[in-house]
Amino acid sequence: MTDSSCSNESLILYKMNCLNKQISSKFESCMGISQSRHDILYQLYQVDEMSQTALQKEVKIDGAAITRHLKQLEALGMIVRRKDPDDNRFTLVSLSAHGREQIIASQAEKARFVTSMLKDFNEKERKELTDMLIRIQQNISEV
Amino acid sequence: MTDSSCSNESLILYKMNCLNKQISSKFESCMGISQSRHDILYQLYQVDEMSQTALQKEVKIDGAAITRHLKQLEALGMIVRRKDPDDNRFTLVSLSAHGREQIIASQAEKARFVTSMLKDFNEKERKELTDMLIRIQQNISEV
DNA sequence: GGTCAATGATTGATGCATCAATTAATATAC
DNA sequence: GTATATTAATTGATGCATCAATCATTGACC
Repeated sequence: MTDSSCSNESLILYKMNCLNKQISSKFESCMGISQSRHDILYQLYQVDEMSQTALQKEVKIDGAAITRHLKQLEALGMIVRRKDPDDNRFTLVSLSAHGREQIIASQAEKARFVTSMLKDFNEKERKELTDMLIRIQQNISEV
Repeated sequence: MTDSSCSNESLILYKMNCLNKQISSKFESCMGISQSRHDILYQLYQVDEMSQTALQKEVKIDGAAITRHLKQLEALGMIVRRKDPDDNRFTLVSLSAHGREQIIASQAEKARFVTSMLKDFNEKERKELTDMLIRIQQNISEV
């Protein structure tokens, strides 16, 4: 492997990190909530109710952070938590009516955001990018 | 824009965020230091000496974090800081001999990491990915 | 030379992710 | 039935990024 090739790979690593910080920042400016919080709410939007553990697995955020986010969202009246009657260890989470309205209302803004982010990417390129991201994820999971 | 197209764009957003978390975590496991800290040290490795402000601009990390990282690195004997004799506002930073040895020694491990991360990506694909990342960055900067 | 504006570095406050430890509940083994 | 192992959620500690505020220094202007 030549130096230029190594540098290009390192550059990819650097750019991904850097880009992600920019995306996060811009996302929060546009949406008014962080990416993680949006991911949590969006996941809840897609189901009627789910356990905290399942949620944590879906959005890939550590349980401690999940607990803290949910606590705040509950205080804001965005979600409702209750014990699972079949197993008291589980806490079931769902969007409140208010929370559901909010997440629905935010979808247009989000669509605008991602459309801007991928401006000038045709369908083929979007497919390729997705494919690459999946492959990298696979590679990383094997490190 | 159809729903499936919107979903795919959102999926790209989600995957990038998620992937970045995984990369960061694995990077730190493999290298023993965080990506940000490595970026700082690597940038210093490429120059003889530079100001904190220049460093902050190069690695795109906020000044407060730069100060804190450098303070710790100085305490570890990895870097040296001194006032710029031409302008007392500036602090000049350089790698210590020890720090330089360390960063040089870490390059092999880093090369292995990025090679694994991009396993099975040929030259063309790596070029495409870089290109896409640059384009997204451009798009994001215009949001 | 004096005043005000701009700049660099630092400190404080806050948000938030991770890992470790802990408690309570359930599952498993005997 | 009892003891132990496992699991879910929470709390504590830590790392670290950002923004705001502050202080010291320099630049611009009169």
